[in-house]
Amino acid sequence: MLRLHDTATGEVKPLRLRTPGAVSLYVCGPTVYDAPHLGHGRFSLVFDVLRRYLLFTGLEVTYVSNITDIEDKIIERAAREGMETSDLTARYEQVWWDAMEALGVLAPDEAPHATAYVPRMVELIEDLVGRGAAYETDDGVYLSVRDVPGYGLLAHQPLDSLRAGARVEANEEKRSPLDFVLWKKARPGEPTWDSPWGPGRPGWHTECVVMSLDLLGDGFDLHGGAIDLIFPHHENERAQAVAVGREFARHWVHNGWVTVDGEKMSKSTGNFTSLDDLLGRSDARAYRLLVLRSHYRSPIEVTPDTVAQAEAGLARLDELARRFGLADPLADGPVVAAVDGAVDGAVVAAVDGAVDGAVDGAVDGPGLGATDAAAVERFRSRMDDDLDTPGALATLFDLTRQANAAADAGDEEGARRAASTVALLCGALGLRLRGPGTAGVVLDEETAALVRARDRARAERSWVEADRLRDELVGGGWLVEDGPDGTRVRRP
RNA sequence: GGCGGCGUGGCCGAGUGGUUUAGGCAGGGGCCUGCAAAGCCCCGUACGGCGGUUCGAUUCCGCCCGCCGCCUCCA
Repeated sequence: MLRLHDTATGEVKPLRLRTPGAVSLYVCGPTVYDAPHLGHGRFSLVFDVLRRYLLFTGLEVTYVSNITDIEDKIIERAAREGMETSDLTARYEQVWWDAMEALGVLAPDEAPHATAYVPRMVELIEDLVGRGAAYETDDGVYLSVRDVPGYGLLAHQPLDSLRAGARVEANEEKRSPLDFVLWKKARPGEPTWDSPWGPGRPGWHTECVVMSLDLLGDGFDLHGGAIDLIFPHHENERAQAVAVGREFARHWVHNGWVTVDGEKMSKSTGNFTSLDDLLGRSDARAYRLLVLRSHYRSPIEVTPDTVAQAEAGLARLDELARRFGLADPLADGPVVAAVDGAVDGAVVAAVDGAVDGAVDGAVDGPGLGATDAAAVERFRSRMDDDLDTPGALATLFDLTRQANAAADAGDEEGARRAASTVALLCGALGLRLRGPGTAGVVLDEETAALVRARDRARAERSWVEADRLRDELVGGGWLVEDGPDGTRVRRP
């Protein structure tokens, strides 16, 4: 069973599900007013891996992630660009989904939009006001934080210290500096919705409570996001749910920062901060591997050097896929491999949930062949330990070496089994492998002619000519490899 | 000021009270190869500093130093 760090308790503890066999997961999505940066990429990848791993272990997963399409920054940006907020958000939402696709992140089961939930938010706020938990002022409606039991649970700070740091806003009507806005009364030129308090729009913290509870129900299993959302966003979401008497998330997961030169990433730092930038200059899969190389709660450094290291590791896995002709394990969707306790001590390896009969520790999975059950268990025990992806990768690379070594020693069956296991586990992590089927290397006539000429030269032992032809190919951006079957070229 | 995290071999990055090692990248040596590439084998004896607990600490405790974050919109 998966054990995960819970921000509420600060402990790594077993995931206790509301409904056995099914996981409900809500992850705070983007505010669509600009292109996504590396931090968006990281949290998306972290939760994609979590989701895929839950699926891999045989659980049913409902994944909800919202799109915030009404918010101060959206209004500001739209005004600056002289466009409607809805046009701006439509544009950047598309940019977002394009980026997610490039990263290989599975689309959420539900992606609710804040603007579609305003009436439900108004209902919640009315309920809060009715209970005396919220109050109206000249400019909006606020939640009275001091009346909420356990406020500060996620921040792990006593109310007083939070209060000490709270920004004193111009609004003197707030009963406490920590009270946060649920409804903002309209100011000129802003998009508005009707409410009992007049035209206005919802505050940011309200949408996620309403949407998560609506789509996943009371006491859903996991609520996630990046570490900076802990306070005040998640704290305030929880406060509303508590104040209205509903059971909120059972477990809180937060991922760490992306840093650049050891410091929290910021736009002014320049280099590599935009996700597009990174995806433009390196393989998207390398970023997944880079994210996987660190524990999800640690900060990660994204620099040309760490990216290059991830690319090198990826090349090693791709080379394995090429050597063994491994099919892309994700060609048909998420990989499901095992069912807890299905068969004592056995792991059923199969793609797409086809979990028919287990055999002594290994079984044929469609497209994969026999896999190494013990290795899968090692992988799972690493992952079950608070998603220790670096440890999980270690088993993956161990298997890679084993597969190559076995093949070098002529042990075809052992090699295949290890290689297939690598494919299975890469699938579990959402890492596509680029084997021959997906290499997409179609040689143009000129290149093909050079390769043929080189084969001829080598057959005639004309080494000078062969080397010259290789130089020519390399000059054309090809990586040249001579094997028993002749010269092979590929893109580096 | 309050709260929290981190400091592991050239780089990245897990882990553990002591017996055999994480893993990756880079580097060195070797095998293979016409030469390369890819792959395989071998190699580094690392855990911020000072004390303490212990038969024994990188791993537990204390202090110190350094770095980072949160307490304000933020992925």
